[in-house]
Amino acid sequence: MSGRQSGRPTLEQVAARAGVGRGTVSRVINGSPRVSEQTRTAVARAVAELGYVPNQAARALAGSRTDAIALVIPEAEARLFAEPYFLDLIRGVSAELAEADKQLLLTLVRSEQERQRFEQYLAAQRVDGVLLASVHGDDPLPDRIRELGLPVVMNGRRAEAEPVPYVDSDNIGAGRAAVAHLVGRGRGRIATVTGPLDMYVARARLGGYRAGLAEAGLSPDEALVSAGDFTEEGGRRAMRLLLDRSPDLDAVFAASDVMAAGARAALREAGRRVPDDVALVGVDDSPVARLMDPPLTSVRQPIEEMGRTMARMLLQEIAEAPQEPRRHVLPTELIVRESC
Amino acid sequence: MSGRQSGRPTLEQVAARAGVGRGTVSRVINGSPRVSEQTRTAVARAVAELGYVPNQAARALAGSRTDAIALVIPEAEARLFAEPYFLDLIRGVSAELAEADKQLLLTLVRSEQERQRFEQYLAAQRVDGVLLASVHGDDPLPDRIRELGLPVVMNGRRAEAEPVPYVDSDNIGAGRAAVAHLVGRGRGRIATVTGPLDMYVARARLGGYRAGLAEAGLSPDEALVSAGDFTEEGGRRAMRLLLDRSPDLDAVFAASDVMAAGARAALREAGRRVPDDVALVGVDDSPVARLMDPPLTSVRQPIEEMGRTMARMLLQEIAEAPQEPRRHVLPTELIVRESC
DNA sequence: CAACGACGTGGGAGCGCTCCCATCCGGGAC
DNA sequence: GTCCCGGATGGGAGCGCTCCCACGTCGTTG
Repeated sequence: MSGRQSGRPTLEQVAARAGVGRGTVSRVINGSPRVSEQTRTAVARAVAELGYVPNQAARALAGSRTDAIALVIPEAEARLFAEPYFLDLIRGVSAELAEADKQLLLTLVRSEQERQRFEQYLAAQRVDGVLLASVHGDDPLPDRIRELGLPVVMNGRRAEAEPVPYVDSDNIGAGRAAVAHLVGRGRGRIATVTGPLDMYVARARLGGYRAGLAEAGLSPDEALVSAGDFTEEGGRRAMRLLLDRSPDLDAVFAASDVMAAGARAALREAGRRVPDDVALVGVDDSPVARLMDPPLTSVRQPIEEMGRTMARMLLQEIAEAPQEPRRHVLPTELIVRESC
Repeated sequence: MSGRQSGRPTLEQVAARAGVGRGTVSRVINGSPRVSEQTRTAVARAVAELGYVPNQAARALAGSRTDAIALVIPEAEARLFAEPYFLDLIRGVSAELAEADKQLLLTLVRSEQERQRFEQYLAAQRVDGVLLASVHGDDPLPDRIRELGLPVVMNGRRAEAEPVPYVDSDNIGAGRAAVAHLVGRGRGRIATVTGPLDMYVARARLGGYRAGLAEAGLSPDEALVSAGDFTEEGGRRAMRLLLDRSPDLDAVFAASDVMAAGARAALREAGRRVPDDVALVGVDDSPVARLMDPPLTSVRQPIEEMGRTMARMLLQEIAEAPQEPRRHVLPTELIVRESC
C-alpha cells in the first residue's frame, strides 16, 4: 500500500529503501549465494513493500537472455491434425516452462513469407531457444536456427538418423503393438492405411506394421498396404482401394484415428461389419476414437509428456547443461476398445 | 556477406555505414516521414548490407512497448473444449498479429498460483495487451488487468451486460436457429441439454432455445430442459434424465457437439433412432460432428474470425485508436447434416 | 603481530534503442 | 541583401538492469 506514487518501482528504489546498493538487490533477486542472510531479508522486505517486479526488457537488454522460448507450429499441420494433438503438446510445453518461469511464444507459420519473418525474430533476440513441431522431411529450418546459434529441440524427426535434438514417440513400437494385438485376436490378413510416406512418422509406423507381421510369422503382402494422407477422406480412399485389391482382409491398422474414421466409413459402405468382419486399430487415441461406433482401439502417444520433455531438454540446452540425452523416444500404449 | 564479424550489428553501426546519425537510422527503421528520400535509400541499403535487425529488448526498454500481446487460456477449459476450439481461436489471433508484426505470448493458466504469477508478468511489462479466452462468470481477472492499465479484450462475456470489451458469437441466435430448424422438420417436443448455467454462454444458448420455441408458438416445458456440463458424460446423463422425464420428446438441442455425442449414446442405449425417433442438433460444428453416425447437424461458430476480431480490437485499443465498437457479436450458422 | 585470503558489498560501465532538443541548411518574404 | 521559418539531421540523455571490478572487513596463517 505504499511507494506506488510514480510508476513501477525500480531496482534503485528498492536498494534505497533497503539501505543497500543496487548490486546487492540484484543479487538477492537472482538468488546469488554471495549475500548475507540479514541483507537478504531486508531486501526481500523492501521488494514486498514496494511491490517490485523486475522489468523484463531491461533484464533482457543487460543480460542478453529473454526468458522466453518459441514454439513453432506449421499452420498446414495444425489444420491436418485438427485433433487435440497440438493443444496437448502446447499444454505439456507450457506446464514445463511455467515451472521454470519462462514465457511461451507461439508462432503459427502459414507461409514461406512468415517463415522468413520468423527467422528475423530469432535474429532480434526475442527468444532463448526454439521448439519445432511437426517438421517436414526436408525442412531446413532446424539447421538454420542452429546456425544462428540458438538451441533447438524438435517434435518428431525428419529421418531415422536425425542430427538435431528431438523428442519422438515410438512409432515403430506403435505399429508392432497394433499388429500383435490383431494377431492375438486371430486375424491373419492384416492391412494397413499409412500416412504420407515422405513423412518419417508414416514410414516408422509402416515399419512397425511390417515388423509386427514378421514377428507373428505372417508374410508381407504389398496388396495390403495403401497410402493415405492423414485425412479422413484419404483414409476412406485408401480403404476402398484395399477392399478392392484384397477383399479377404480381416483387419486394418490405420496410422491415425482420423484415417481410421475414414476407413470405418468405407467399410460401412462396403457392408463390412466392425469388428466382426474387419477389426480396426488407429493411432492417437483422440476423442474421435472414443466417439466412434464401435469405439476405436487405438495406440496412444504420450503427447503432453512429449511436450514436457521437449521443454525440459531445451531448457538444459539453453543452460548449456544437457543432462539428458539429446534424443528421446517415448513409449506408446495400446488402448483396447470394441473395434477389434 | 559482410560486417558479420562481431555479433549482430547495432543501430550505431548501420548509422556509420550509411554515413548518417543514429537518430536518422531510427527514423528510417520506424518509418518516420521526416527523412529525405535520398537518406532513406542510403540507410535502407546499409541495413540490407549488414543484415541489421533491431534488438527487441532495447526497443522495449527505451520505448516502453513490447510488440507482444498475451493470450490467456484457462487450462481447465482447454481440456473441456478438447475440440479444436482453442486452436482455431489461436489461429485467428495469430494470423491477425502476424500481419501487425506482433508476438503472441500464450499463457495456459492451470491454478490460482499460476494466475497470480501471470499478474506478475503483466506488471513486468512483458506485453502491451491481453486477450482473455473463456472467462468465468465471476472472474475478476479482466478487471484486475484493466486496473494495471493494460488493454484487454475477452472472448465471450461474463454476463449479458459486460463492461470489458469482448467478442462473442451469437449464442442466442444459435439456439433459435437450431429450434427453428427442428420445428421446420416437423418436431414438436423439442428438449435441450444445456451447458453449466453459471456460464453466460450456456444461459444464452438456453435463452435462444426458449425464444425459438416461443417464435414457433410452442409452449415451454421445464421437463424438456436438462443441464449438462459440456462434457460427453454430462450430455449422456442429461439425455437419460430427459428420456426419463419426457419419453415423448422427438428432438434435442444440445448446447455443444460433445454433449450431443453423449446424448446420442444415451439415445442408442434407449433404443431410439436418430433421426427417425429423435432429431439431434449440436453446437460448434467440430470434427466430431462430421464423424458421428449419423453426421450431426450443428451450429457453427466463426471461431477463427472471433480470434481475428479480438486481435484487431486489442491492437486498436493499444494504439488508443478504437475505430470499431468495443463489443462484437458474430453470427452463427446452421450446418445441416443427417441427424435431423 | 603483520600479511593475506575470503566474503560481502557498492557502484561504474555499459546493453541498444527511443525521445527530444539543438543545430544546420535552403528558400521565400520583405 | 537580410531575416525568418520549416524541414532534415546529429547526438545527448536516459530506459532499468547485469556484469564486474574495486573496496572494506573480518578471521586466519606464519
